Amino acid sequence: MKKCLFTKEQIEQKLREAGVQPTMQRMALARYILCEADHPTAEEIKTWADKHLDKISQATIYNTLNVLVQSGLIRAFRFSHSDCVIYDCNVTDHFHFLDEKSGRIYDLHKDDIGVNVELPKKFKIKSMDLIIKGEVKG
Amino acid sequence: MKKCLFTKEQIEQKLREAGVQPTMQRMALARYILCEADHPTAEEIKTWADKHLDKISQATIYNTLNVLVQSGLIRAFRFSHSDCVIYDCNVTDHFHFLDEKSGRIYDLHKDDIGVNVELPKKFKIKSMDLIIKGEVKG
DNA sequence: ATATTTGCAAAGCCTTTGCAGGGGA
DNA sequence: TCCCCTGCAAAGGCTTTGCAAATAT
Repeated sequence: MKKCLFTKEQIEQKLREAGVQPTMQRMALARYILCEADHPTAEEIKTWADKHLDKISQATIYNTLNVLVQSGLIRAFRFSHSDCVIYDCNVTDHFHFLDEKSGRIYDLHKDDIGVNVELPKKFKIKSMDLIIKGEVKG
Repeated sequence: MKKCLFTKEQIEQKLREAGVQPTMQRMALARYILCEADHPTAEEIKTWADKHLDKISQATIYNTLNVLVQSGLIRAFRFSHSDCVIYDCNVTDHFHFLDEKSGRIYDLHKDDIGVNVELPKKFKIKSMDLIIKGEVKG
């Protein structure tokens, strides 16, 4: 499922709106994550960048990812099963399904899942991370 | 809330039953995690061990924790907010509440939470990790 | 006697940081 | 001009590993 939702100009504008100076590296990585990648790790992003960009350092990858996360354009999280951070272009409230065979991560829309939490009143809920693990047939 | 559920003899038997040779270090750490600690990190376990045990190396801590996890006596997981692994003496199905102020983790019993997942049939669910983040008043 | 386990130190992985050079506003 | 960004290399945090000495069965 290719996403390819945004033109370069739209990416540039998104960066500006987020208060991030739209440098070449940032636009390229943002576009990759928002339009092409599927829950990539920093390593996958570096691999892609080495293939498609002129030259970019590991440090810039990490710096850029942190900038994008802090600006709210993407999200970062890590799963128990993995040592590294995974970046997600979906910044809406949603959950994840991990196919333990392939390692692939699927987004789950909140509407597909009913979570009813009943806790003593002193627990004030701000957010939830739900990761469902299993297998995808077919 | 002190737990202190098991005598040394019981810990030893648990290790044996799990197929783990009950050495001094393993018994001590297992007892600490099962009876005293509250979702400790490896670092906290090391700190405790340095205070209460004769001498134990970092490597033995990690090796022992891995042995205990693999034998099923404890569980390991990591939260998105933290860089390190957290060990849990509760090996039953349950969820977690993270108090973002204090960093403390509370166990949530499955009965307190209703999770209804409706997914296409090709998704075979094996397990779920649910982490609720928020704040605990009082 | 033989197989495990421990301790030490060194290495590993992923990520961050310091600093000098370069590019955009 | 001036500030921010990039790249390099080195360091950082957490965890694992190799190997010899110690321990358990």
